[in-house]
Amino acid sequence: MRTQTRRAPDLPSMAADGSPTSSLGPPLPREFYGRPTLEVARELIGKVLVHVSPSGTTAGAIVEVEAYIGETDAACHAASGFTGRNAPLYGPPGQAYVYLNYGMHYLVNAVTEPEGMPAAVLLRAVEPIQGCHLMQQRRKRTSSGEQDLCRGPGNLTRAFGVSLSHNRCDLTGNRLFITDWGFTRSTHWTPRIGIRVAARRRWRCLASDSPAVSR
DNA sequence: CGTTCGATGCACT
DNA sequence: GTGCATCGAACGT
Repeated sequence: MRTQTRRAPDLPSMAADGSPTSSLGPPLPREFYGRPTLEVARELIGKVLVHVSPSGTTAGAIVEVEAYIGETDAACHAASGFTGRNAPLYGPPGQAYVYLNYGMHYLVNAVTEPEGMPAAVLLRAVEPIQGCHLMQQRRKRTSSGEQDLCRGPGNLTRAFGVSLSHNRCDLTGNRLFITDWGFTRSTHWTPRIGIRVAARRRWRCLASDSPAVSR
Protein backbone atom coordinates (compact mmCIF):
# COMPACT_ATOMS: atom_id res chain seq x y z
CA MET A 1 0.00 0.00 0.00
CA ARG A 2 1.27 3.45 -0.86
CA THR A 3 0.35 6.93 0.14
CA GLN A 4 1.46 10.31 -1.05
CA THR A 5 4.68 11.97 0.01
CA ARG A 6 4.62 15.48 1.40
CA ARG A 7 6.78 17.23 3.92
CA ALA A 8 5.57 19.46 6.71
CA PRO A 9 5.67 23.17 5.95
CA ASP A 10 6.97 24.15 9.36
CA LEU A 11 7.02 23.33 13.04
CA PRO A 12 4.21 24.32 15.41
CA SER A 13 4.52 27.83 16.80
CA MET A 14 5.02 28.63 20.45
CA ALA A 15 1.78 28.72 22.39
CA ALA A 16 0.52 32.03 23.73
CA ASP A 17 1.00 30.88 27.30
CA GLY A 18 4.45 29.55 26.48
CA SER A 19 3.77 26.23 28.16
CA PRO A 20 6.14 23.50 27.04
CA THR A 21 3.40 21.03 26.17
CA SER A 22 1.48 23.50 24.07
CA SER A 23 4.60 24.50 22.15
CA LEU A 24 4.98 20.88 21.14
CA GLY A 25 1.48 20.77 19.72
CA PRO A 26 -1.71 19.29 21.17
CA PRO A 27 -1.90 15.54 21.84
CA LEU A 28 -3.96 13.54 19.37
CA PRO A 29 -7.50 13.22 20.77
CA ARG A 30 -8.89 9.96 22.11
CA GLU A 31 -11.10 9.62 19.02
CA PHE A 32 -7.95 9.18 16.93
CA TYR A 33 -7.15 5.97 18.80
CA GLY A 34 -10.69 4.61 19.14
CA ARG A 35 -10.82 3.39 15.53
CA PRO A 36 -9.82 0.31 13.53
CA THR A 37 -6.23 -0.51 14.51
CA LEU A 38 -4.85 -0.72 10.97
CA GLU A 39 -6.13 2.80 10.23
CA VAL A 40 -4.56 4.10 13.42
CA ALA A 41 -1.30 2.28 12.65
CA ARG A 42 -0.90 3.83 9.22
CA GLU A 43 -1.85 7.29 10.40
CA LEU A 44 0.66 7.10 13.23
CA ILE A 45 3.47 7.03 10.67
CA GLY A 46 4.86 10.57 10.54
CA LYS A 47 3.20 11.65 13.79
CA VAL A 48 5.50 12.86 16.55
CA LEU A 49 6.04 10.95 19.79
CA VAL A 50 6.83 13.27 22.71
CA HIS A 51 8.00 12.44 26.23
CA VAL A 52 8.26 15.25 28.74
CA SER A 53 10.41 13.99 31.61
CA PRO A 54 12.25 15.60 34.53
CA SER A 55 15.54 15.15 32.70
CA GLY A 56 14.28 16.74 29.51
CA THR A 57 11.99 16.43 26.54
CA THR A 58 12.51 13.97 23.71
CA ALA A 59 10.57 13.90 20.47
CA GLY A 60 10.74 11.99 17.21
CA ALA A 61 8.74 11.12 14.10
CA ILE A 62 7.20 7.65 14.18
CA VAL A 63 8.44 5.60 11.21
CA GLU A 64 7.67 1.99 12.13
CA VAL A 65 4.73 0.37 13.94
CA GLU A 66 3.01 -3.00 14.25
CA ALA A 67 -0.67 -3.75 14.84
CA TYR A 68 -1.85 -6.37 17.35
CA ILE A 69 -5.55 -6.93 17.04
CA GLY A 70 -7.87 -8.90 19.27
CA GLU A 71 -8.04 -12.28 20.95
CA THR A 72 -7.99 -14.04 17.57
CA ASP A 73 -4.55 -12.62 16.81
CA ALA A 74 -2.17 -15.28 18.17
CA ALA A 75 0.63 -12.72 18.52
CA CYS A 76 -1.50 -10.28 20.52
CA HIS A 77 -1.06 -10.36 24.28
CA ALA A 78 -4.83 -10.77 24.54
CA ALA A 79 -4.71 -14.07 22.62
CA SER A 80 -5.45 -16.02 25.81
CA GLY A 81 -8.07 -13.67 27.09
CA PHE A 82 -8.04 -11.06 29.83
CA THR A 83 -5.18 -11.16 32.35
CA GLY A 84 -3.66 -8.78 34.81
CA ARG A 85 -0.87 -7.84 32.49
CA ASN A 86 -2.89 -7.27 29.33
CA ALA A 87 -5.71 -5.41 31.08
CA PRO A 88 -4.73 -2.08 29.47
CA LEU A 89 -5.50 -3.57 26.05
CA TYR A 90 -9.14 -3.92 27.11
CA GLY A 91 -9.29 -0.40 28.50
CA PRO A 92 -10.14 2.87 26.79
CA PRO A 93 -8.21 3.80 23.63
CA GLY A 94 -5.46 6.38 23.82
CA GLN A 95 -3.66 4.83 26.76
CA ALA A 96 -0.14 3.42 26.77
CA TYR A 97 0.40 -0.31 27.23
CA VAL A 98 3.98 -0.83 28.41
CA TYR A 99 5.46 -4.13 29.41
CA LEU A 100 8.85 -5.75 29.98
CA ASN A 101 10.05 -8.12 27.30
CA TYR A 102 12.85 -10.64 27.61
CA GLY A 103 13.52 -9.36 31.09
CA MET A 104 15.23 -6.22 29.85
CA HIS A 105 13.38 -4.29 27.16
CA TYR A 106 10.34 -2.13 27.73
CA LEU A 107 7.96 -2.02 24.77
CA VAL A 108 5.35 0.70 24.36
CA ASN A 109 2.00 0.37 22.60
CA ALA A 110 -0.88 2.75 21.96
CA VAL A 111 -4.20 1.10 22.84
CA THR A 112 -6.73 1.30 19.99
CA GLU A 113 -10.34 0.37 19.12
CA PRO A 114 -13.36 1.11 21.31
CA GLU A 115 -13.05 0.07 24.96
CA GLY A 116 -13.49 -3.69 25.42
CA MET A 117 -11.82 -4.63 22.14
CA PRO A 118 -8.23 -5.60 23.00
CA ALA A 119 -5.89 -4.14 20.40
CA ALA A 120 -2.88 -1.86 20.18
CA VAL A 121 -0.17 -0.44 17.96
CA LEU A 122 3.42 -1.23 18.96
CA LEU A 123 5.82 1.66 18.38
CA ARG A 124 8.97 0.17 16.83
CA ALA A 125 11.06 3.08 15.57
CA VAL A 126 11.16 6.86 15.39
CA GLU A 127 13.44 9.43 13.77
CA PRO A 128 14.90 11.61 16.54
CA ILE A 129 13.92 15.28 16.31
CA GLN A 130 14.40 16.76 19.74
CA GLY A 131 16.49 15.78 22.78
CA CYS A 132 19.06 13.79 20.79
CA HIS A 133 21.74 14.38 23.39
CA LEU A 134 19.46 13.04 26.11
CA MET A 135 18.71 10.02 23.93
CA GLN A 136 22.45 9.39 23.50
CA GLN A 137 22.89 9.58 27.26
CA ARG A 138 20.06 7.16 27.93
CA ARG A 139 21.40 4.79 25.30
CA LYS A 140 24.84 5.17 26.91
CA ARG A 141 26.41 6.16 23.65
CA THR A 142 28.82 8.98 23.02
CA SER A 143 28.66 9.87 19.36
CA SER A 144 27.89 8.45 15.92
CA GLY A 145 24.65 8.76 13.97
CA GLU A 146 21.20 9.51 15.26
CA GLN A 147 19.22 7.29 12.94
CA ASP A 148 19.73 4.17 15.03
CA LEU A 149 19.06 5.82 18.40
CA CYS A 150 15.39 4.78 18.38
CA ARG A 151 15.55 1.86 15.96
CA GLY A 152 13.82 -1.15 17.48
CA PRO A 153 11.10 -1.08 20.15
CA GLY A 154 13.51 -1.69 23.03
CA ASN A 155 15.94 0.98 21.89
CA LEU A 156 13.09 3.42 21.39
CA THR A 157 11.80 3.16 24.95
CA ARG A 158 15.33 3.33 26.32
CA ALA A 159 16.17 6.49 24.35
CA PHE A 160 12.87 8.07 25.38
CA GLY A 161 13.14 7.06 29.03
CA VAL A 162 9.88 5.12 28.85
CA SER A 163 9.48 2.33 31.40
CA LEU A 164 6.86 0.36 33.32
CA SER A 165 5.84 3.55 35.14
CA HIS A 166 4.27 4.66 31.85
CA ASN A 167 1.94 1.67 31.66
CA ARG A 168 -1.65 2.99 31.41
CA CYS A 169 -0.29 6.51 30.91
CA ASP A 170 -2.91 8.64 29.17
CA LEU A 171 -1.57 9.50 25.71
CA THR A 172 -3.96 12.45 25.51
CA GLY A 173 -2.19 14.02 28.51
CA ASN A 174 1.00 16.10 28.65
CA ARG A 175 3.57 13.58 29.87
CA LEU A 176 3.81 10.98 27.11
CA PHE A 177 1.78 11.78 24.01
CA ILE A 178 1.67 11.78 20.22
CA THR A 179 1.06 14.93 18.22
CA ASP A 180 0.77 16.01 14.60
CA TRP A 181 3.40 18.31 13.17
CA GLY A 182 2.03 17.90 9.65
CA PHE A 183 4.55 15.39 8.36
CA THR A 184 3.21 13.07 5.70
CA ARG A 185 5.24 10.02 4.74
CA SER A 186 5.11 7.40 2.04
CA THR A 187 4.19 4.14 3.76
CA HIS A 188 4.04 0.44 3.05
CA TRP A 189 3.10 -2.76 4.87
CA THR A 190 5.22 -5.85 5.59
CA PRO A 191 4.81 -8.93 7.77
CA ARG A 192 5.40 -8.37 11.49
CA ILE A 193 8.87 -9.27 12.69
CA GLY A 194 10.34 -10.67 15.87
CA ILE A 195 7.39 -12.91 16.67
CA ARG A 196 6.98 -16.66 16.45
CA VAL A 197 3.28 -16.93 15.71
CA ALA A 198 0.98 -15.27 13.20
CA ALA A 199 4.02 -13.63 11.65
CA ARG A 200 2.59 -13.75 8.16
CA ARG A 201 0.01 -11.03 8.65
CA ARG A 202 1.22 -7.85 6.96
CA TRP A 203 0.49 -5.65 9.94
CA ARG A 204 3.84 -3.85 10.13
CA CYS A 205 3.69 -0.35 8.68
CA LEU A 206 6.78 1.67 7.82
CA ALA A 207 7.79 4.99 6.35
CA SER A 208 9.18 3.75 3.04
CA ASP A 209 12.10 6.16 2.86
CA SER A 210 13.21 6.17 6.49
CA PRO A 211 16.80 5.34 7.46
CA ALA A 212 15.62 4.72 11.03
CA VAL A 213 13.49 1.58 10.61
CA SER A 214 14.75 -1.84 11.63
CA ARG A 215 16.02 -4.07 8.87
C1' DC B 1 6.05 -22.00 44.82
C1' DG B 2 8.80 -23.49 40.67
C1' DT B 3 9.15 -23.52 35.63
C1' DT B 4 8.72 -21.66 31.27
C1' DC B 5 9.25 -18.28 27.93
C1' DG B 6 8.71 -14.03 25.31
C1' DA B 7 6.09 -8.31 20.15
C1' DT B 8 14.74 -7.97 21.81
C1' DG B 9 19.47 -6.19 21.28
C1' DC B 10 24.13 -6.81 21.04
C1' DA B 11 28.53 -8.95 21.02
C1' DC B 12 30.44 -12.33 19.00
C1' DT B 13 31.92 -15.73 14.88
C1' DG C 1 24.19 -16.80 11.71
C1' DT C 2 24.51 -18.08 16.99
C1' DG C 3 24.48 -17.30 22.04
C1' DC C 4 23.18 -14.94 25.78
C1' DA C 5 21.69 -11.39 29.22
C1' DT C 6 17.68 -11.00 32.47
C1' DC C 7 12.69 -10.70 34.73
C1' DG C 8 7.79 -10.69 35.45
C1' DA C 9 3.47 -12.83 33.99
C1' DA C 10 1.17 -16.97 33.40
C1' DC C 11 0.38 -21.36 34.50
C1' DG C 12 0.93 -25.91 36.49
C1' DT C 13 2.00 -28.29 40.48
